[in-house]
Amino acid sequence: MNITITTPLYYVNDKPHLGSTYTTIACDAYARFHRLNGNKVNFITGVDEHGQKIQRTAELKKISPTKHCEKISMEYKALWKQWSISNDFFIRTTDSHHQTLVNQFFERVKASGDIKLGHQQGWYCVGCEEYKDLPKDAIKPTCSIHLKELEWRDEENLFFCLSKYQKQIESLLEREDFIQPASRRNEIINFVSKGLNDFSISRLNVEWGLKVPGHEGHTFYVWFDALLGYLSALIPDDKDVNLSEIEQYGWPAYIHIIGKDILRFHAIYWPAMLLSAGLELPKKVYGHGFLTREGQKMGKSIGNVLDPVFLINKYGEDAIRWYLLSDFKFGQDGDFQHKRFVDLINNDLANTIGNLLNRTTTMTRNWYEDKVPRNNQENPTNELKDLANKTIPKVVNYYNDLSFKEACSEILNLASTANLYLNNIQPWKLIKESSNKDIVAFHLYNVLETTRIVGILLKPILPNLSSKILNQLGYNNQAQNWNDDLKWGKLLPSSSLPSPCPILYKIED
RNA sequence: GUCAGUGUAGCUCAGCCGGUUAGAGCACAGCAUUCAUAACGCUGAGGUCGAGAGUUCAAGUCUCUCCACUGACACCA
Repeated sequence: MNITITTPLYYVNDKPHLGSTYTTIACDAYARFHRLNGNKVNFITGVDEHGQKIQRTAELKKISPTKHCEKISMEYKALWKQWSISNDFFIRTTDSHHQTLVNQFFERVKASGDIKLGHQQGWYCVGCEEYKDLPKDAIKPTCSIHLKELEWRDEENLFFCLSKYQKQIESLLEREDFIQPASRRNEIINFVSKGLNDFSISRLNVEWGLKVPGHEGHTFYVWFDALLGYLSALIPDDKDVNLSEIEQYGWPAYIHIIGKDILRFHAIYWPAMLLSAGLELPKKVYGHGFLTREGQKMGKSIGNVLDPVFLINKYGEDAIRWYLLSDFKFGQDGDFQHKRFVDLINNDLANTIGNLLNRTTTMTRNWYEDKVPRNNQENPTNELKDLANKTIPKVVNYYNDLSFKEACSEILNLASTANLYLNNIQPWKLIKESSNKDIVAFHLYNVLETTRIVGILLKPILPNLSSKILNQLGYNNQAQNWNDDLKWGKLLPSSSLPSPCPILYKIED
């Protein structure tokens, strides 16, 4: 199965922040999960580089928009690499393919009779890149988001006839799984039920944008341009752009994973545009929650933003990926609390999982010549095997539903149970009688194997830590498709165990 | 203002169709222990389940009212 997963195309107005990192990490985990299940994944991320806001930012910095975009885009690319993001595509809306595709798309929409010339007037926020619904005689209105004065504008724009698609969008929203989580679906249904208005897709006098063919002075509105990036991303560099071939490259998207703030664009405007252009609709749109910090909204004005570069340099990808995915329910908002972050990393990763690996391999190495022991028992009861076999399908289902928190909790439970198993069996006592060597081998094999399964199950969310675990278990022959790796008993007796070293050091502060 | 949602131990949250003494993880206190990353394990303390009323043999769990917070929309700026 061909699975196309997208992050939003991040706006390069400023350097990457933790919110976009959160989205991207989640998409990465999801993409890895589907690859491990044997699917062909197209994991798309990228950047949105056009618009007046960027033009103005560049002017302020006294550099060209091109230079500005180049710089920020490279920061994104570098950051994703640092975080082990496994994206297959990185689209920039300044890529030449993209302009061609936008033109083709525009022609299709025009041919459907969905483009009309209109007049847009109203109070405009450059920050939001949108008109605010305010009365004409408002005095010095400001944008509630950007806290900046709005500009009065009256200009000729091209409009997309969204209202034509009222019925089709309504029936799309009847599909229960199109918008997730369900709570946000209701909001969108509510919004649509009040009637959809046509929206403008071009701007006058914005230099930094894609030119609208046949309309001198018009550039495409950034949203129209940016959403189409999901399509142009899929087209290989060495192929000509041809929208009618887009389906052979992986369209429609299996899922768009986005922040809740841009749900409307993805769940209403975007499907309508695709309908107009005669293209398939994405299967699902998931609007995840926002991150706050110590109970406060993160913002530049408060000066409490968490910088992803700082975080990864100080704590490493495993720690942050684990915290973000294991402690926050994906659909809901999450509060980043430093103390909790430190506690959870130390407990879950260092103590529960790390120490399990460490104590088990140490015992095994000491008593069985640095090798995985042979399990000589005939058909003994094995509670760890039973639990592992119950845990695996649960975790797989949770991953499939983007329920990362629940998946993490199941994995952790398996590791804890293995720790408990050791405490109950007390192999360090049994081994004192040489006649117990076989039975101890059996127990240790069970724990090693459980630890291996923990390592395999962690692959989507913690690719780095997972491979450290598996290496220490001497398990180096992993398959691309994890179904085989998830079967009990894959750890081969006699494979040698390297001398252990902590897979993760505790956080001190 | 309209419509949703949330409100359960210090913190983050589970609690399905109502049913014995309300759960988990973390934090905290004590015990035990050495195979291990001062890790693991055990025990304990900690909640009138936002408030009030109602339905019921029985209510975090259903109904109503109110309070607080969050979101969408509207209004106002």
